[in-house]
Amino acid sequence: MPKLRRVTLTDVARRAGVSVTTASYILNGRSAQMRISKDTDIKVREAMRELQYQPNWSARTLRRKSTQTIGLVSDFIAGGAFSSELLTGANAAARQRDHLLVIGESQGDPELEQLLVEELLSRQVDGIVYATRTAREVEVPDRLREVRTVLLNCADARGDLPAVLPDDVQAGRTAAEILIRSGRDGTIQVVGEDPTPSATAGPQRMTGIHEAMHAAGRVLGPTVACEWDVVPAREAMLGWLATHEAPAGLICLNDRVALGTYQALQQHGYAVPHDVSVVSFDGSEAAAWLQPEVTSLRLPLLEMGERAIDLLLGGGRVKDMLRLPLTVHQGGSVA
Amino acid sequence: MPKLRRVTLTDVARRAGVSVTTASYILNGRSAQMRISKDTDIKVREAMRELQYQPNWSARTLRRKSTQTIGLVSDFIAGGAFSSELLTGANAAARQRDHLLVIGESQGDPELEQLLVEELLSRQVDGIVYATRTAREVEVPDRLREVRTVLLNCADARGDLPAVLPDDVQAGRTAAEILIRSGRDGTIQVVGEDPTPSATAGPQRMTGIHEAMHAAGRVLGPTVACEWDVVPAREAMLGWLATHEAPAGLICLNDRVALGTYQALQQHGYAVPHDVSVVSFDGSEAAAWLQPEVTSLRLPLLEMGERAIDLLLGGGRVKDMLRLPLTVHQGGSVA
DNA sequence: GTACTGTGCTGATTCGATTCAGCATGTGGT
DNA sequence: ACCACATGCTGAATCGAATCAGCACAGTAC
Repeated sequence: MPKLRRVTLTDVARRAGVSVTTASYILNGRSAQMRISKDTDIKVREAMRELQYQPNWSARTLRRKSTQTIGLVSDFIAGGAFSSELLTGANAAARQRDHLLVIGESQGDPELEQLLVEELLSRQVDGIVYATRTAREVEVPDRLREVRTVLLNCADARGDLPAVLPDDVQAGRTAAEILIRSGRDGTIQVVGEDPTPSATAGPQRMTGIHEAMHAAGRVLGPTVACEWDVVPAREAMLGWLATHEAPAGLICLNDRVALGTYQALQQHGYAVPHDVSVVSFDGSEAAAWLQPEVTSLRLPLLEMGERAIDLLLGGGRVKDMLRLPLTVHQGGSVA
Repeated sequence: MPKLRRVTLTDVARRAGVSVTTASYILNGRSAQMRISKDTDIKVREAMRELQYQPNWSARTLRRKSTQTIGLVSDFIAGGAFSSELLTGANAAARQRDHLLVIGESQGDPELEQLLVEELLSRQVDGIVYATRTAREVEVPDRLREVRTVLLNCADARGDLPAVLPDDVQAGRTAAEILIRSGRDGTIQVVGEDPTPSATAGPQRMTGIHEAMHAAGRVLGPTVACEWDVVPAREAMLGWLATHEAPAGLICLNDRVALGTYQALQQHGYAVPHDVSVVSFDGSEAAAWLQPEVTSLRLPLLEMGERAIDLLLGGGRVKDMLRLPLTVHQGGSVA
């Protein structure tokens, strides 16, 4: 296989019998503006096709200063299918605007994060999306304040950078309302409140829950605290049930907590939804695995990814903060 | 905010009182080879630091012809946390070799896939990793045969391209052996065989299972067929148990199938592992959610991602086909 | 015939780093 | 005093496209 020299614009120009300048104008669709005749335009385009010309991307960006590339830095890109859905959304939106995504994963290491940001910037990405696996407040590397940046699934501690987040307060309200409206009168309790939350999802969902309860003139039962995962939730719930009756309604602060809760309820012989109604958050795959499927408030992850890119490229103004609603994913877990 | 001109190598050189050439040599760590004095070296490095110099990446690659960038095309990057772990591995390995990953997700659309490949190539990526969510044989876009390409989690139908895959045959063998060695004598059955597999994982795991059974002089019981997901597995298994006793050992072809199987067993009052021993494949998060945790053969996804990059950059030869072993993730599901 | 306007194109420079070929200077040998 | 050789550095060309300033020519206006 003879390693041919790449075809350059000069080759195209020579072949079409015009100057490189002319070829360049045509390449960039400025023929009208530059008063290039129809004939020449066609000739050059043909030459490009014949030679299979591909513009050299480095040369182009060296002059243009725009790389048609967006950097995405995240703490974890693999995280229970979560952040990868953010990625999918962002990627699709980027493509629609003729951009590609370059990704960096910091594994939660601030030093690596700093390094990745520098590296992305040195590649002159057109902007950076700074994403986190779990919704929280973040202190971003200073450099990000000097360039186009949008936060995804997190908020700037200083409140300066535009951000896209799920509307967890609203979701909390909705979750509680679902149970309230189900008509049962018994106690409603929450499973999963974290005593020392670094994430914002928990507290915000709690706020919403309290609001809805208050509005309905009802009082929330005691909360069962645990880490947001299956095993901790199961154990916490088993602990609770060892000394208490199950309440009429349970709000699990995410789907993994719901999974553990289901297991505990089952061990104690309670049936969902007959004995206990359950609602949950996230709307992950796991929600559909339960029997009966748990009614869960689905995070609009795909859409969040998309909107972040839109903000970034569409000129989101500083301090824009987009809160996207969670949607109800109906299961059979509410009586 | 005064928009300052970017710091270039010329600025650094001027500040250090040397030529751009010298600065460039130092930047590229060739001081020794180029006989640059210790003093000068230090002076220039200091200037770089003081000015916060960042090499312009486009300019650099324009000359060097290497973009230090790898393209990754995948059908689905978000897929049950799976492929995103491949991504994490690939990303980490790329970083270690001073490369970044540009990603493209085709959503399974061959036309989009073609387009993405072209786009990545026009950006002169140093190579392309072609990944799939589920292990299978693929027909790749022709252009990939002309450039450095490594397949990840899939195999070239023509057998020409280097590939990294899980060793599912070996895993099948191991899974069966675990049950055989557990000492129980009853029947062993498989759950999840797909009648029309597009993926290779199923058939290969079956091959391994048959091999091990045969070697042990035992015969596999009838297979319960179903799609590889929780609900289909649950229903298939419920169907089976409606008319049969549960076997002594069950091999679930993946963790989601195991989840559904557990549910069915439980409904029929069988206890794991007391009545039935269960082994499974994938070693996903879901395996750890079961009670008791299911013993599962873990896909080395992270490592696969890493090895793909290593092959790509380290000069994997055509026809290299790396089969990485699955490791046993011990649960409590085997008596 | 001169002035003016519009049309269609091009030469030369630029972006920022890499790299080849070479130029001073010093040092040692004879 | 002359050559050989090492040391330490630099000027200028180069990568491929984008772009500014301007040139030649044709047509119209007076």
